[in-house]
Amino acid sequence: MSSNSTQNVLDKAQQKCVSTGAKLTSKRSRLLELLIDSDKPLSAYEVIDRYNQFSGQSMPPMSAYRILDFLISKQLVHKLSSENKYVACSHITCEHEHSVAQFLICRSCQKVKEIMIDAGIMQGLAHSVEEAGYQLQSSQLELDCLCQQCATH
Amino acid sequence: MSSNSTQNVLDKAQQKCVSTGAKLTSKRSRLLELLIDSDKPLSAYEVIDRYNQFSGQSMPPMSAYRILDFLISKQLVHKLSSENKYVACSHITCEHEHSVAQFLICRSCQKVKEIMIDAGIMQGLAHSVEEAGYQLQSSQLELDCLCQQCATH
DNA sequence: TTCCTCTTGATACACCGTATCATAAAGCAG
DNA sequence: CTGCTTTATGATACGGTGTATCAAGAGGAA
Ligand SMILES: [Zn+2]
Ligand SMILES: [Zn+2]
Ligand SMILES: [Zn+2]
Ligand SMILES: [Zn+2]
Repeated sequence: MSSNSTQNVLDKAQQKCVSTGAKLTSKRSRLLELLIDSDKPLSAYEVIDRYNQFSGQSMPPMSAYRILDFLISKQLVHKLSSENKYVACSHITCEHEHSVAQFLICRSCQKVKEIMIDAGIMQGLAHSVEEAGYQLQSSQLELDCLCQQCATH
Repeated sequence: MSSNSTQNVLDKAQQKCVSTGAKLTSKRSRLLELLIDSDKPLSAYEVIDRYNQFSGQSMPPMSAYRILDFLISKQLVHKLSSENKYVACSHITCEHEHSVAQFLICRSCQKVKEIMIDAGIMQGLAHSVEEAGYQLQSSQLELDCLCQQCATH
């Protein structure tokens, strides 16, 4: 069941897609909705399970992976490569351009927060990497954390 | 075929194990050797394949995972959770205590460098995380990079 | 209509990680 | 040495994950 605000996000996602000539089909929209409404990242198969349960249909894995890849290419969804799970972008309704984000993952409850770490710090990080003879290619960090709620329990 | 320096590292690993009452059995030592001699991280099944090819035996997956877990617990091997691969520690022959390290992973050739990023920068990172209401639990970063060689090609 | 492109379905398969039970080896008391 | 205990390893089997491949449907353009 999608809340009003979820619908707003879906509408905005629809806009972003048409503006780039892409189609947010009903299945794509439904999978995005599942991720938006989830309080934690979902694996591809968890997405499939929820979709099947909701629709009574049976989505083959291949379809889910393709749809997820599509959503990622439109920056509506991010993939957490450390966990091989998917999470809806927190900035779909924002107007600003989406730059690379960092993800704080609670190791206890799996809740994820998408943030943008201060550019100066990321620059320092890149500099440290260069001192070691490497070049930082992506600044999408996935950090092992505790959320506030889990930290106080 | 293990080089002389590989043997030195294995000897040192042996010492570290006995000093904690653990046993670096021949299989454990052999898997560690495979990782030391590899120029890139290996998946568990790659480790198994190489071991089998070398020994003519057939190590079951469970054994490999157990042995890898043992090596990790002794900080002789690190697991790259972003790729689910294993890499030998670069500091086995060092005397200093092993603290949490960061890993630079070349996205082109998969070569990995284990470094320790300046504490000030890591502190800044932790501070940014706290501003978002989370607490950084592990500072083992796995950074998507290009190595010098791949960057110039 | 026909043709083309994009999207989705269906089957099958290879890989990855683990649960479980069984066996072997090593240490140790007597 | 014998027998017991602990640790290390083997063997089987299963469920989860990701992809290759071929097929079918939907939609738009001419
Ligand atoms: Zn985002
Ligand atoms: Zn939490
Ligand atoms: Zn190390
Ligand atoms: Zn490289």
